Parts: sequence; C-alpha cells; structure tokens
Amino acid sequence: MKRPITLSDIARAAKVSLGTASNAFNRPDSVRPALKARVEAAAQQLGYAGPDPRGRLLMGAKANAIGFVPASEISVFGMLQNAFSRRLLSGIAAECDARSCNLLIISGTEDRKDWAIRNAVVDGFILGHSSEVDIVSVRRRKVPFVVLDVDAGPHVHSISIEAYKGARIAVEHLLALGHRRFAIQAVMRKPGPSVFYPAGENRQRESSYPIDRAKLAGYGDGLRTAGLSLDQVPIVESHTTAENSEEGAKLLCERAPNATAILAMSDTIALAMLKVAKWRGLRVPEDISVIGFDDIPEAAEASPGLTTIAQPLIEKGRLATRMILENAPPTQVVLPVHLVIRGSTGQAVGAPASKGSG
Amino acid sequence: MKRPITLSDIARAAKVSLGTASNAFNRPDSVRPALKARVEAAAQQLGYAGPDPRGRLLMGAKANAIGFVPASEISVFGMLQNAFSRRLLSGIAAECDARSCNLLIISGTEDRKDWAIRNAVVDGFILGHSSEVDIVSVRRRKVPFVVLDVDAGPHVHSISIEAYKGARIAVEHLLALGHRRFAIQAVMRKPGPSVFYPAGENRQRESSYPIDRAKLAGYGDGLRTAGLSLDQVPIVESHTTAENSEEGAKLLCERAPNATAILAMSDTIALAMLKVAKWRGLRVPEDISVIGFDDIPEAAEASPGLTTIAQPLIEKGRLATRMILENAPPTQVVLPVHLVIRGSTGQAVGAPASKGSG
DNA sequence: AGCAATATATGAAGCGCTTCAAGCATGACC
DNA sequence: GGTCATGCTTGAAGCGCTTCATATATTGCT
Repeated sequence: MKRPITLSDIARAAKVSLGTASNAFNRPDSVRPALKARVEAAAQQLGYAGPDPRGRLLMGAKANAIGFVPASEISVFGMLQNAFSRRLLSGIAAECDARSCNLLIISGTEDRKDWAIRNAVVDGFILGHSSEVDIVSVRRRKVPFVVLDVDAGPHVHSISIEAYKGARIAVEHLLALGHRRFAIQAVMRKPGPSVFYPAGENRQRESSYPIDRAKLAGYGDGLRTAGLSLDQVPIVESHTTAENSEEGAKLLCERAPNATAILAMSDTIALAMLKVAKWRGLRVPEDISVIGFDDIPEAAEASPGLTTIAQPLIEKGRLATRMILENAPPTQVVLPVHLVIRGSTGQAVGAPASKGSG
Repeated sequence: MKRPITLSDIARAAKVSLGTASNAFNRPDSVRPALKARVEAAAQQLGYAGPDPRGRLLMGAKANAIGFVPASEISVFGMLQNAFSRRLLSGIAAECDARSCNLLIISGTEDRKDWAIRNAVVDGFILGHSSEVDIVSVRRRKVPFVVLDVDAGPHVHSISIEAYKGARIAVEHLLALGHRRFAIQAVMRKPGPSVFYPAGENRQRESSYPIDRAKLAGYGDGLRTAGLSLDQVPIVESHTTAENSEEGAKLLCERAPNATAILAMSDTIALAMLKVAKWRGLRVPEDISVIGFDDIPEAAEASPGLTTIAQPLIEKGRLATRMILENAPPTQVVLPVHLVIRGSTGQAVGAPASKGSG
C-alpha cells in the first residue's frame, strides 16, 4: 500500500492552495464553483478519502462521540446480555440518536482498559457502575464525565436514584399485604457463585457498593416499622448474570423455605426467582410474593408480571448523555423511583401471623 | 478554561527535551529512572492529562476501534431494541473484548450519518444491513469494511448466510409434517405498517433486499417439490419492530385464516405470531405451526419453543470483527444454517389433504 | 586512566489538517 | 478611467505528538 493521498496532494493536482482545497470540502460556499469543481475532480481522480478526521481533530474539533465505560466486573459482551445495562445503554443511544453523536463503548480489562480510556477520542465519558480505578483513569483525561449510582463529590457529574426510598417502599408494600417472613436477594458485584447469609448476622457491611447499601438500609428501616429487623432476614447475594441469578434463587429457596416475601435488589434476580419458583411448584403470588427493582422491560412481560420499584433507566441514560454534551457545571442528580404493582405480589397466606423468617 | 497543558509544557517544566518527555510516557524503559520521575512529577504538578491521543493518531497510530453502522432504517436505539441486531452486536462485542478493541456505534440519519462515517476515528467498519448510500460513504474512507448479508463484489469483505437453503429446509420440514396450507411472514425493510399480499400475485419482486429474495426463492422451490407454488401462498410483510410484527401477525391471521403453517423470515416476527395466535385462542402447534429464522435467544425461551432456522449470529459478529482487525485480503464468507426443531411446529391436523391455502 | 561500546537524551522534522491575516482580483460606482 | 468595497485565494503558522538521526553520557574493559 502506497502513501495515502492527502489534502495537499489534491491541492497540488487542482493547482490551488492548501487552504482553498480545505475550504472546498468544509466551506463549499466560500469558494468559487469553478475551483470547487477542480478540487473535486482532482479528489475523484486521485481517489482521495476525504479530509482525514485526525487532522481536523488536532485542530480542536469536537470528537462527536461519547465514551461509555461498562461496569468494571463485566465485559462489553456481558453488558449486552444484561437487561439493566442494555436499558441504560438504550437511553444513552436515544440521546445520541437525537444529537447525531456516536457512541464509543470502551472495551478491555485491567491495564488495557486504562489504556483504552487514555486513548479514546471522545468528548466525555459515562461510567456505568465503574470501579474506582476506572474513575481515576477517566478523571485524568480532563474531559467531562458522569458517574452513575455513585457520589463522587461536588466536582463530578453524577446521577443516582432514590435507592433507600425505593427499598423502603418495596418492603412497605409487602408489609401492607400482610407479609412477615422476608428474604432478600442482594446483588453481588463481583462475578462468582452466590453466597447465602443466614439470619442473625450484621448486614450493613455485606455490600460494598453504595447503592446496594442504601437499599439494604431501606429494607432494614422498613422492616423496623413493623417491629421486624434486618437481622432476622436471610440474604442471598448473587451476581446478575442469568446463571448466577438462578443459582442464587435456588439457594435461597432451599435455605429459606419459609419466606413468603422476597425483596430483590434487581429485576434480573427477581425474574430468576420467578422462574425458580415455577420449577419448584410454588405459585406466585399465592405461595410467595416477589418484588424487584429497576423495572426493566422484561418485568412487564413475565407472567405473572413482576411488581417492582421503577427507576427511569432511559431517562438516566439520556440525562447522562446530555450532561456530557452540554458541558454545564458538574451537577448531582437523584432520580425518583416509584412502585409498579403487577402480579408477582399478593396478600400473605394467613393473617399476619408469625414473626421472623427463615 | 485556560489553554490545556501539553507535552511540551511538561518537557519545559521537567527540563528535558520533548522527545524525552514523550519517551517517559510511551517507552518508560528507555529513559533513566531519575528523569522519568522528574517528568512524572512535572505532569503531576501541572495536572497534565497525559499524551493527547489526537497527536498520536496523527502519527499513524491505530485507532483501536471498529465502527459499526446499524441498519439504515433504524436508529441506534431501535437497534438495541431488536433482538437480531443485539445478538449480532454481541458477537462483535465478544471479539472486541477478546482484543481490547473499542466499539464505535455510528449514529445519525441521512447526511449527518455520512458526516459521522467520514469523521469516525476507527480502523474499519462493519455494516449491518446498511443501505447503498452508507456503503458509498464507508467505501470512500479507504479503510477495511465488511458488509453483512449483501454481496458487494470480490473486492469487499462480506458475510452472508445460506438463506436460500435455510428457507428451503424450513418449508420441507413443514411439508414433511403434512402441511399444505402455507402463509409467509416476510420482512419489510422500511418502517411502516404491514402490507398483506393475497395469493395469486408475482412474489419475486416484493422484496428488495437480497437475503429476503433468497429466502422467498427457497420457500418457492421447496413448495414446488410438493406440487405447490409460491403464487398460492398469502404473504404479509412487516417491519421487525415488536409493534409492526404483531400488527402483521394479526393481519395475516385475519386475511389468511386457513393457513396451518407459517413460514416467517425472522424470529422476531415469528414470535409475534406465536403471541397473536395465543391471543386468538389458536393452539401451537396443534392448530397452527410456525417456523422462524435466525434462532435468536428468545426463540428458545418462548413457550412453546420456536422451531427455527439457526444462523450463527455470534460467530457472524466475531468473524466480521476479525476480518477488519486482521486486514486480510477481502473475502466473501457464507455461513451455514441449520434446522432447530422446538415446539412450535407439529403434525398437520388431518392427513395431507387439500392443496393451496387461503 | 583511556578507549570502545553501549545506553540515553536531544532537536528538528514532520503527521494532515484548519485558520487567519494579508494579498489580489473583480466589479460597482462616480 | 480611477477609486473602493467586496469576495475569493493564498501562504504560513501552528494543533500535540512521535520518530529518528545525531549528540552526549555511562559503563565495561584492558
């Protein structure tokens, strides 16, 4: 392959100056038609690929792309398999569509990812549940970025949700239905097999991710209003892949067979519970009620439909994108959640009878 | 915002030459630890963002990204909603993960898209069912690219599937089950309401997209082996969004109520048919058999499971990515398909009785 | 201690493009 | 026909970085 054709080749061939050749491509109105035609002819004849974006970029042009850094513990492939991430990405895509902005999905693990972040040609980044190292990498780039579901201080864009409130609404919904024997499906951020925590241990420290802690706190305070306590509730923690979620749901069914109400920290794992319950011959909601979190589209399509705490995932993605593109001063936004009642929750079997669980 | 810090600022502050400063970042082994430390200290102190990728790019570095151009008629958002595209994208993502290569999704409609393609900083493009105009835009970039399900000649990478063969296998499967009254769910590439074509018209010209024509030909030749003809088969054409597919399925049920066997050109529309059949009280496969095409994950999860012609979508995406990244000479690949029998197809009601359809 | 051999550092030359002040036609107007 | 605005064109100056040939330290060895 020979040396690629450049603008100056074209200029020379068309016998115009470099500047004119540039104008012919970028400001066609400010160059006389005759010259413009000559430039175009030369370009055509030499097989010019058009002004190389790298040159333009160096002159300070916008990259017209935003970079998305997926949650640290999963690959890009994994992200696309995950309904939550996908929904978020859809929101980002929607806004990108509206603004004709390209979407660069950062790939790579460990140091390769740092390298990818350092070298991405973008106008800003959106960090979806990224680890601290990714935040450090991005921060160094000195471009606008927004973190999701994490508070990174007043100098950083962040979007989170009313996690505590949502969890509390969830537990109160089930309490109102008469449930007293709860179990929690928590989210494990690292990949790996699910872990069961029997009742009786200190729960606050299990989850390292802020949003998970907030939900746990919400569940706890909600339970307390009914004279119950988080310590009486068995917890299973699972990674949110389909396999891990199902495995965790099974584990919970085995180890906490008395629970009538399941509080799930995400719809993915709640849906897994619905599936597992069906396998085991448990009727939902007659035998067991399940409430999820997030309201991914699949929640509405399940049968029975999944009762859940809805968060505006599309809007979250759109807003994040707007924050980057409009580069306003750093803002911390908390998006509202609300209860969506479907078929997966119902009246508890007996009267509000025995306390405790497990 | 003041002038951004550049490498030469760092060099000056650290009292080293520009070249050394560059080496300190990119070839840390070839610079003495003492100097390296000085450079790093200066960078730290001035708040240097690290070597700007745009400079590096201009010197001919690889962009380390591949560009994906979604099907012309849908937005990026629409693409993420579509199970077929998503699966393909997953394949691309899988290979990108393996090679730590970023994935740039091109957004924008009409002329904005052309602009986006011209200015994307990528090592190559993958065109997913893109229109001719997009192919022209990409071709002009003089970077490697691969087109999917289209043959663009011997000088262009392309990956397609055994569409004709798959269609033929589909119809033969149903013929073997005794079906004689067929209906076809075809794909409409442009957005818009579904269109019903009653039996008796010339079918070959309905579909403009090569892969759709190939499938139609396969259906036709398959029917002919049983003494039937495409002309006797009613066809509905629908765009592959959830709404359009369901609308088309309904239309077909109304206008061709006698059909016992549905040949769908894609799983998305076949699944819509399953749903509509359920609404109308038709039992699958007792009253009506449905066979899809593609074998998206949802096909296996439906109940009954969707019998379909599987194509290796993940492999398609991976292969496309590899073709770009390994820039070998242009190749035309045809991927194999195979029949996957699930619950949506079954024995025709009576003996193989009446011919024709309606 | 002195010299060759090796390891490091330097400075200048671009990479392909856009921009902008300055130059030059062209035509309008008196 | 000469003067002035107007509009198109030019040439040079970078944008931030890497590279490479050249120059300068260091080290090893006798």
